[in-house]
Amino acid sequence: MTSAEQLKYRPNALARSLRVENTSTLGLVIPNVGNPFFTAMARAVEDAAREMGYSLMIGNADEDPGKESEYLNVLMEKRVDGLIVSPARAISPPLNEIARSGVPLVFLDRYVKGIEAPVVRADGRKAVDSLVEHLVDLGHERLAIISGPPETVPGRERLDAFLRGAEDRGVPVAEERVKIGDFRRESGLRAMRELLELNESPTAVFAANNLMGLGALQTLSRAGVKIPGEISFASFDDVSWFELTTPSVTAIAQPTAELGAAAARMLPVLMEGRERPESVILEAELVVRGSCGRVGGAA
Amino acid sequence: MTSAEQLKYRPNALARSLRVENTSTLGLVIPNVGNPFFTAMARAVEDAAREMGYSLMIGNADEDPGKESEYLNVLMEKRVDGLIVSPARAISPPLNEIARSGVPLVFLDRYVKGIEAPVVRADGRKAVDSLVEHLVDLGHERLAIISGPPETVPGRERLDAFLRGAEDRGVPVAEERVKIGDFRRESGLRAMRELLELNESPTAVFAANNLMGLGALQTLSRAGVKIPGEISFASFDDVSWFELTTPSVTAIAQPTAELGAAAARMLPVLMEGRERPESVILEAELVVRGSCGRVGGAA
DNA sequence: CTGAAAGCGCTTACAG
DNA sequence: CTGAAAGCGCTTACAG
Repeated sequence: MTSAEQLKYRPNALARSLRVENTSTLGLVIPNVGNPFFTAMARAVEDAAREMGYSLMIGNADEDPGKESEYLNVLMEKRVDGLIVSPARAISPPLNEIARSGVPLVFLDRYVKGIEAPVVRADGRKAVDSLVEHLVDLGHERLAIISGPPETVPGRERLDAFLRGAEDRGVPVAEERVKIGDFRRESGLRAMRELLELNESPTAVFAANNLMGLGALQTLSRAGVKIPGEISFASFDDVSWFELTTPSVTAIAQPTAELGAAAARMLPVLMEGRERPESVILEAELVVRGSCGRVGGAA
Repeated sequence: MTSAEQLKYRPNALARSLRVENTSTLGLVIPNVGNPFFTAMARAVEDAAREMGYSLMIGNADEDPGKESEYLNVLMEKRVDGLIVSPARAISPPLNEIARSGVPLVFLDRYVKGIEAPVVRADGRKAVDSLVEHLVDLGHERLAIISGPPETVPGRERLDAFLRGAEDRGVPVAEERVKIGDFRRESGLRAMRELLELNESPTAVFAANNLMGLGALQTLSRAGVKIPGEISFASFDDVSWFELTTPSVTAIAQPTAELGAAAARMLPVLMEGRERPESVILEAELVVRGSCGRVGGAA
């Protein structure tokens, strides 16, 4: 038995990192740990990181740019070798500094303009358009959307695709039926309540992410509204329990694990610094289940 | 503008920590990030840590003792100031070393015997007993359980409470209706399938955690089994969508956020080393919804 | 091939 | 009060 084993010696990673000038640690900042989409993605990032010999430090911004900045600062001070971030909102001072400091950076799901870094995300436009088509085929004319913040790329993209798809098919979405949420459950719950109180309430509602979808479903459930008899409903993001509700929920699925893994694997190539990796844009996909029905149809 | 601002100077936390011999970082090792119970708890830990001026490094063991050990080693080498762990299974070599190294350690939810460290968890026995009573009141005699691993404390506790409650009320659980899962979805799915194939299939099934509950519900849904008409169902752990299914799911709720916060706040007092903090045991609570019905009753 | 020294970037105790 | 020096625990380049 060596003395190291005897004394339960553990090398001090702090000292080592200080000397070799790398930490074998990657940083990941996500907007919301309460969102299964991001935790699933974090898991995939973590798995890929482990495979490549890196540990992962995760920061949860809670959709709050202030918290996000704090985490970015901490991760930089802890000298992570690379950073994956899904920015809550717009550009922030630390993000700016990171970009110009040359620390390897990749955006995941969300990104901000004006910073040159590869992006890994799913393009939801086609899938949203397919959803609108599906709804129009079922005879819906009074469409509504519970949108995410338009200042985020996915928020803006899903909103635009929905509005445009409806417009193109001759059933433009009235302004009062466009509700802007913040990607969190509460906002979906409230938005759905407002939609139900409209004089001309919608016959079909699309929630632009899973959490707002959950909130919207809670409102519908509490109000005793029949799906799809009285209102058809669909949500962006697929979650395992969408197939368990009655009826099961029509949703748009993102290739979550692939996104996380792709982002993680991009970091080492960024570190080597020889080639600029290309952005990776995958497709989201409409999964038709039972929550959208013919307009005015029976439950 | 100082030169530090100009050059976007960032203090090197590695160097600082090496010198001051603390990292202002706490470590948390959870058995499964795919489990909303643990992510909710992680969130609470993180919030409390932030409030006290600590960052948090999270490790996900994936119910795998090997991964858990890896993470414990990494966290120790990175010299976290304290450690919260929810061990996947039994005692492991790194856990042992940590305990005798004097690094502040608290167990959260799960714990292992033979290591002296305070425990923060919810006691599920009363709630499970209330559930059995509820089921017996509804006339059920063929009860089944999808249990977690009996070598974990919560797994063993819930199993024992269920078996004992049934026995005490004169409706002992037949051995073939005791299925042992691993707290993951797949195992719940499989266990429920096996239960349905029994000659004398159960009239009421209890899943010992949320993920196995989800899996069990998926099997029931795919098999077209009516709840509670054909089978009554309840699950340990409450999750937000249990109230959205039709019928909504009777479940046992844990005070998740309180548990996480209590564990985090215990660490600084452990560090000061003056007092040994007491373990914190909170109560889980039965939330009766619609998924358990009178035996043989209509859907 | 082996072993002593230098240095990573901080903080703190100490000399001036 | 200010400023130079020592030292945290490693790794690596270098002298012997």
